Amino acid sequence: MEFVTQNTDKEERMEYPFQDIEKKWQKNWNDKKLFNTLDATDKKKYYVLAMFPYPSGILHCGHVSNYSISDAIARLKMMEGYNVMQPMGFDSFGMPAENYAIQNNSHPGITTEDCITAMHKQFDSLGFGLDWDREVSTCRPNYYKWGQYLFKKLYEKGLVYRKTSFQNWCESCQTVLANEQVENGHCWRCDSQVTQKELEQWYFKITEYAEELLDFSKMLDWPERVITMQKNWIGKSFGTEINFSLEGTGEPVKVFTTRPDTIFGVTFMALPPEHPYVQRWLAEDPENKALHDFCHKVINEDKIERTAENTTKEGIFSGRFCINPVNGDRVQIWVTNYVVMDYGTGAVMAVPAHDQRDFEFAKKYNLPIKIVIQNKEHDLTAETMTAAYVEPGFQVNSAQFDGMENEPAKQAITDWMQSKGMGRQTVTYRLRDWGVSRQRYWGNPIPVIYCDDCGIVLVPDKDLPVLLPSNVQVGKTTRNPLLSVPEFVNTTCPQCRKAARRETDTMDTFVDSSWYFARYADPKNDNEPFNKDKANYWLPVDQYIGGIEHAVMHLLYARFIHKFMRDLCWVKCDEPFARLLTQGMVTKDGAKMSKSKGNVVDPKYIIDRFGADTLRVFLLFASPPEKDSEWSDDGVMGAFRFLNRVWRLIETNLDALKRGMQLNANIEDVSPAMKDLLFSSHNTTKKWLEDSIHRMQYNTAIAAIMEHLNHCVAVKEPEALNDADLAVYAEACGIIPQLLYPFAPHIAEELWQMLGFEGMVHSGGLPGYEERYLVRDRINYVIQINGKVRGKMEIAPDTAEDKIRELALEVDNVKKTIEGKTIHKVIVIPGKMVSIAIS
RNA sequence: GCGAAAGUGGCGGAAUUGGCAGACGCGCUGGACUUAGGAUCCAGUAGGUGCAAACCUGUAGGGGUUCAAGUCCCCUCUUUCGCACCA
Repeated sequence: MEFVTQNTDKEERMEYPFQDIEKKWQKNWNDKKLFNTLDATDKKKYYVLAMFPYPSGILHCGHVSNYSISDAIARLKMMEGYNVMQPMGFDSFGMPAENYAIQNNSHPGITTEDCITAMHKQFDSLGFGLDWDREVSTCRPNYYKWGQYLFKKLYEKGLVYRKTSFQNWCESCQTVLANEQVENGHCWRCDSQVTQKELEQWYFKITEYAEELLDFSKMLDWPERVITMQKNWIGKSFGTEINFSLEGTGEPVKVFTTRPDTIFGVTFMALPPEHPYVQRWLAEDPENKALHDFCHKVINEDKIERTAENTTKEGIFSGRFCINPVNGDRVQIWVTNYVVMDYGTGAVMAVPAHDQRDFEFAKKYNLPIKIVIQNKEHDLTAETMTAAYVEPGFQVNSAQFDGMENEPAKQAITDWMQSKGMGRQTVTYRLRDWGVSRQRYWGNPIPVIYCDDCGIVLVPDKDLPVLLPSNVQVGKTTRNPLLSVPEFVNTTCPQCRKAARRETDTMDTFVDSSWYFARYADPKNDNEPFNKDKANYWLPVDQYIGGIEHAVMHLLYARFIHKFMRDLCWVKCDEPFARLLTQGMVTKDGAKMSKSKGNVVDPKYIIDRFGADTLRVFLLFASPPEKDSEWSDDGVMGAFRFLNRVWRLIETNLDALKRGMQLNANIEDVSPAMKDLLFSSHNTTKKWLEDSIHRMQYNTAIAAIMEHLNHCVAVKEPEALNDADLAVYAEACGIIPQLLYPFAPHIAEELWQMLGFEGMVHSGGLPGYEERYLVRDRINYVIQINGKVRGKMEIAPDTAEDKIRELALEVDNVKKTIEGKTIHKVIVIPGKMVSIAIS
């Protein structure tokens, strides 16, 4: 179903005037600078941040959903009296802008600014409480200057280095990708196949922080899922480094193993073709064609393909041997495709009896299998095994360790080797350093100059930022675009003044987004990245909100850079994001909205026809924030009907309500029906507080308002109520604007004003409830017999337990059911139920 | 393969601590009002049997603990996500 465009006949349709209301309050908030937050260091702060968008030009429903959540939180915190900051900006460097510019023969700088303007307008039309005075856009020189400064600081602290190696290469994006940015062998952004290419590039030593990045204790509330993903990614494993030595030269060959207990079972050594020793043997032995061919083949194989699990293990005997330090065994060295150079020490001691990969390899090439861990039955034999034995067992063929259980033997053997200088206990991580060079134009230039005499020279602070030139012919070449700008490339060496060249790679855009949350604290600072006091007032972000797709990449990089900034004493806290909410995406027809699937809903359409409040209520009501939610045109109508019902309730009864608010209810005079409504007011408020503030489950908070609204609407002819009843009624309707405010702020402000309350809704504080109104005269008890509901009764709350038991057995249907049966047990759950067990 | 999360009406979802399963919304059915609307109001809506009272079945499937299980335990299946020759 498609919505027809603008309906002008509002009166007749009895729709509330959402357009006027939304425009009015957006202007009002703006005029009052309600969301332009001051750095009021004497006030308790609350920093709400939703991940900033890439300026694609249109906000889609996923964005709206995301920012509706953060705005709800921000407004709730405003009601609570916090000094709330909710900034917004744009992650505006990156490939899409560059590609778009190539296609349309324009310039990414221009298209990006146009997109930002367009999106800014859309943000305004949604009425989010954003502090635009703090806007940050990563492609603007006043921002990226400090990214370059940060790069220099990292370099000065020895956390940046250059390395040539095989890199993940995306042909379609024409650039290198970090390991985190490769998903199942495909590019995280464009999904095309990733290949390997040898390149020299810049790395950040994120591995220096690996240990600290594993400490999640400073996170108050991070989803376990995200923590697990990061832990897996960092991949810490404890083990032992063992020094084998090359036969002949005696040079060390270090291996890393998590199974030192199997050291006596080593029957060969496995090295990757990239291993320096292998490379040396190739050079020394140009005649060994078989070895050359094999190494050449494996090195040029796709790395992703090569490390896939189902790839067959292959190898070739190198002709060399090494010596096992524990027993002097002479061990063949094989060059294989299943060992990778960049994990551990890049060398594996192969124990076919107790490692499945080694087992398969040994079977294929007829290498010996030596059992050193026996099972309980002691019936393992090398001849009869069909798979490696990896279960716990007892040491055999292991010299003085024979008979020990293998688990304690790990430590014993490691200790013994350590004392003999054969090895040492060590820790290895799966995490690799972060490759940050990108061979693209639309990114932050790396502030480095290459001088023939002086080598790598950093651009001096006074020359920052290295401005990204605008006269670049994008898309004219497959080479790095900045290479084609001579006036950019050619410069003079800051040290010796001779001609020199600039670095033409730009930084990964994840660098830009790794510190923006701190820049929001002081976005206009031209003298430093940000003022420390301001940053320390605002940081950490109290509530961060974003998609699960950033669980590893962005969130790990940002934590790393934040810790680095802490080590520079720029910030004090250890973690940038105290609480994290990973919101679900908005799907349509069960799939993520995307242009290619043709299932995109343009929020503008909904806002024009039903209003921003309706859209926000719909999105928040659809499901809990962290779950995906399915778009539904009918659901939007439901939200719209709800707001119309609220509007009608208050507008049509406005006189009575205003009168009722002046009255004091004497509880004695309130009729039973109105006592129920009084209960609803306080009970709803209680549930609303619990759901919205404590549980952050806005769908049920909204459901509670709807339920309460149904109770209010059920009151007919309120103007005819007596004073006590009218006072109760006025209170019941009067709390609705506050309850609605975080989710539908425009209509909430309008109703608040209509009802004659002072100031704006948030200044009224959080709504409160009184326990005394939650006490009921009569309580509903359910009577269960053998677990089935067989009766109900209404009794006074202070009824004694014996009496309750007695009454329950008197209920008609209960009497009938227990007739002629033996009662074993009667359990009373105070305030709830009576449970009877019969035979 | 390893790890994690999830599975509830026609649909989105609720049930917060083991205590009336299906709140709330959508959709649907019937009715009212009509200036015929994507409006409003009333009633109904898990499935089944029944005139009704009421009864039976039911939270992926199977077992268990308990007076009481969507919730706790064991097994199986399915889906989603993450990791995956990591030594």
